Amino acid sequence: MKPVFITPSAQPSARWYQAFPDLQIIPTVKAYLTRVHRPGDGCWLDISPFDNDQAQSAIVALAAEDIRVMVLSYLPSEAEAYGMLSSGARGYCHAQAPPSQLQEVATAVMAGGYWMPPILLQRLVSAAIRIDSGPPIAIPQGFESLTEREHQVALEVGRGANNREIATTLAVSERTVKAHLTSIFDKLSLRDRVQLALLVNRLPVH
Amino acid sequence: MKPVFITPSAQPSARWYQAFPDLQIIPTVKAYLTRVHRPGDGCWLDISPFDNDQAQSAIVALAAEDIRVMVLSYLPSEAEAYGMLSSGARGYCHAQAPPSQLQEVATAVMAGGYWMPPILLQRLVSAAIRIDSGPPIAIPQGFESLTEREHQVALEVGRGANNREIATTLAVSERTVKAHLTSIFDKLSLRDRVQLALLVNRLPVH
DNA sequence: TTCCGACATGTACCAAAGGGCAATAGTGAG
DNA sequence: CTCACTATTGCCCTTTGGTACATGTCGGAA
Repeated sequence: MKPVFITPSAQPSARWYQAFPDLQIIPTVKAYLTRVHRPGDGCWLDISPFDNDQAQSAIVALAAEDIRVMVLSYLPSEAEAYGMLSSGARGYCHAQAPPSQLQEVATAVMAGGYWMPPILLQRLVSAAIRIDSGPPIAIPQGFESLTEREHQVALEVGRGANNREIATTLAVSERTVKAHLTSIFDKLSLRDRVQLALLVNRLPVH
Repeated sequence: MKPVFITPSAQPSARWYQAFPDLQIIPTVKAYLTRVHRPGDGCWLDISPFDNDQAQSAIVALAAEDIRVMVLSYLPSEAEAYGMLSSGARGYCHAQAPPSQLQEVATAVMAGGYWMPPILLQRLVSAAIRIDSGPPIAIPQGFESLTEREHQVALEVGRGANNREIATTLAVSERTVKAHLTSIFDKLSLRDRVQLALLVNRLPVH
């Protein structure tokens, strides 16, 4: 699949062509969305013609279609990066980044990952740590009290499996799965599998 | 280059082998570091034998050699993820993640990117940007097709509420809640409330 | 050997979830 | 005004989920 760049510029950067000789230019987001595209596709978005709000709207619209958006900025900044990423962008880099870096970004993002300048990620993480360090996170107490089998069942529930599927996966009867679940609910003081699924994924429950 | 897993376990997860049939096992970090390795190499680190500090020291030691560390945790948590990433890890995922996800992580990281569960990145960005504050629910793909009421029901399910509770919260009958749920499942192609709960929280479903 | 915990299952039973059918109502576009 | 969509709810039925009570195996600790 050809790399797609959404940019109004008739004369796109030479670096882009160096990175992706077969790239395709689309002038607007609207044109891109009316064109053939599928969930999981990736696209580059040149945000230079937009202000911050317009850019974020564009990303949201693309992300809604499950398009992986890689943002190209001519004036990258930390604040801008956070804005773009929080709107759903998966990549953020300088529009004039070296071709090899552009290729890196594309590879990482198309593999399901994210890409941002390393320094940014570092700052992001340390910021989050500062913010997070105060309030103690509700840690799933007692998870280690589960037996191996119960642990396996819990993980399956955390992925959305129903009893029949778990039984098949673990090669036991549905009755056995139920027994493990009852034991898990008891040990972790949970009400039902929905709460378990959330807990397994470290999410707050009601 | 063969994928390297640093783990003391003599019987590593079958999923790892499914993802990387030619993987290599190294029992300790020390053994890895005395072995041939080059800057830019990647390695998987099973942190189950370590406590938090030991794990971070190990990552720092590896990162100092410019090794790209991908952390495998059997009990992933937000706090742990931040700790590992801030120590220099480039990837962080569940040790029992599906093989396809492990491959994704490897591809993203070896391309110079980072990989962490989408929900984490989202929260990370939110935290940094200080938009966080409580229920930061911007909704994933497909949710725009939901009506306002369906949206409310979906959010409640995402917090682990059962039908009775949702009915009380929204001041309608349980039957109405069920009707909304049926409509939601239909629109989003979901099977049951567990899958909905996961989707609302941007987690992968089965 | 005996006792215990983890694991596995069966029969029942009750509760919750999910859905088909149908009716009533409000709202906004054409 | 009519049509489409949404919201709400009742009746009723099926499928799942979750528990209670019991039985049986197996391996390790006392």
